[in-house]
Amino acid sequence: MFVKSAEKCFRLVPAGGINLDITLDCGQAFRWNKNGDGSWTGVVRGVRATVRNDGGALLISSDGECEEIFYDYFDCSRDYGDVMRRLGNDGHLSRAVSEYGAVRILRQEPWEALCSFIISSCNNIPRIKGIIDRFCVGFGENAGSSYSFPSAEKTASLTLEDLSVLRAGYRAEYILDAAGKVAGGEINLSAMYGMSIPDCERELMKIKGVGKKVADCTLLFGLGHTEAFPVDRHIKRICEKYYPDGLPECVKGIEGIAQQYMFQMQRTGGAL
DNA sequence: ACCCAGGGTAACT
DNA sequence: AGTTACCATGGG
Repeated sequence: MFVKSAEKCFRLVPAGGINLDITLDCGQAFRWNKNGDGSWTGVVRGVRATVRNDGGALLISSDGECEEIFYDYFDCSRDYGDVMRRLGNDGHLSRAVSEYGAVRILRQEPWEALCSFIISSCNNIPRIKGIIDRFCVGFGENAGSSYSFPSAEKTASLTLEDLSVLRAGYRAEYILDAAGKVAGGEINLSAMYGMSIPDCERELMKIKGVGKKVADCTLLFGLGHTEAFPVDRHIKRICEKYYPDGLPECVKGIEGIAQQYMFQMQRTGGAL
């Protein structure tokens, strides 16, 4: 098979800019790797792409005509100037915003986000990436130079023994349970675009290994529900310390974006 | 060798 | 309702 689709290059301008390094390496997506020249290579909806900063814009080279895919993926229509202005009304968040700029929430595919954050439980980011990489190489579809994220249908056809190559530990059975319920129609991820957060959470938590935190990550990173607010051990600590009486009014509707700034601060040892 | 990791579950008080 | 052991694995 020597047919290789033509490499296409195009430019996108995300409203309000983008901090590419942090956006692709802040623990929301796990299939991006940085190249020696500062660009990033990853796979989005089965399409491999290399992305670099070009001022406030993105320069993307990918296989085939798929500008729409990346325009959507980087949530280019959302004005992060607005977002950052709003978050800036809070003293702690304003420091994070001025330090990091536009940390965008990516619009990943719902199934990929669900599966990735099932794997994330009690795990560290480098190992999460390793498990996901073995999952894609082992069971994704080969499109020349890259592998797609395995579909729920494909995953549902696998066994625990098949998944042993992932070395995912106790999470393997959770992956199979999620795949069965999604592929079988018991859980309809697409329907969740138009559902409330509590209703979505209730549905997702029917899956073994999915609690509130993993459900909220799925909603935020996979379905674009920016009002979802995943609370992991770090965010919990930050909330207890800085927001004992609840989140500030200025984050209403974009709690998930605020959460990402908090997480990044905590991760890099910065003080809010 | 040791500690910890973007949790969840079940079995306890 | 709140605590605790346990889950499997390996990165740092």
